[in-house]
Amino acid sequence: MKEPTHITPDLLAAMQGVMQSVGGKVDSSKCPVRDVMDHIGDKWSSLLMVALGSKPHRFGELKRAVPDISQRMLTQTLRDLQADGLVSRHVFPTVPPSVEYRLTPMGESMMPPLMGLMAWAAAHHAQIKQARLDFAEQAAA
Amino acid sequence: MKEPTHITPDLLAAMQGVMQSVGGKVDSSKCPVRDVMDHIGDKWSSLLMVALGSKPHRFGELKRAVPDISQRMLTQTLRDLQADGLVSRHVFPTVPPSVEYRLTPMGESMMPPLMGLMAWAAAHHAQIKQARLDFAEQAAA
DNA sequence: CCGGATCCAACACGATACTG
DNA sequence: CAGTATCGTGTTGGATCCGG
Repeated sequence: MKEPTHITPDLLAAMQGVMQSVGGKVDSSKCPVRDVMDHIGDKWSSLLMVALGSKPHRFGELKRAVPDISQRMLTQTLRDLQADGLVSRHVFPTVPPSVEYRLTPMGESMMPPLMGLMAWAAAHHAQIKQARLDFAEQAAA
Repeated sequence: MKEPTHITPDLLAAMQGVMQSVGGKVDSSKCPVRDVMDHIGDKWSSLLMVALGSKPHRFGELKRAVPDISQRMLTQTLRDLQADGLVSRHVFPTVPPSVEYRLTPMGESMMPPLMGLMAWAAAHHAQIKQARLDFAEQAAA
């Protein structure tokens, strides 16, 4: 997990307004953007966050909620989210065993901005697809 | 942040729609979330969007703004963003040639939700790093 | 200054089989 | 039910050289 990307003065200036509105402090030694975006930008994290945002899910429920995820990636993505403190895992020693996953408070705090971006994606999906078609056609000229 | 944000009914409604489009079809091109998130979730798109959000940049400026990006990925990511209609490319026939990239109106419309997520990332970066340390230490037991 | 073309290592991801 | 283990592969992305 290497990411030496720094916030250059350029990007820093762009982030100023953001940081102000949040009241946070800029840590220029690392790049928070990539450190977090690389995780939520992987293939399944955001979808699992959305699923868990509606209600806690058991392992099998998640698998049914996101049908085309492989069991391997479901396990791995859940462990990553848990390591980041976004999801908590609760084992019930029943027979057969059942495990429940739910968002932590920090995980819940991520939902509004995440859903904001997803709403944008859903709203502009058609326009983006059209832009891709136009671009491909223009490239053929 | 300080105040644990709760999920509003609006958010829940939005998530319902999202999950419908996720679970129904296996065709990933029809899932707005993945189709768009897979693009902005790649290694450099979001950083370039932030850089271009502050002001138009020339190719070399972008390279200096994001020092760790390779020339190959800068070219490729810019072309993808252009294909999606998020960035426009303007060539000035000077000698030597100069090329300016700037956000399209759709690209600008993406900035608020994108910056919202980045603000969250910046605000919670320290907490996430600590959670990863705790998780690793606990796993060693 | 801007970018294309090629080669190659790393890894994310899927499929499958096995366990407690 | 809830995972782990192993293998194979398509894709990502960095390094480098070349061209207009």
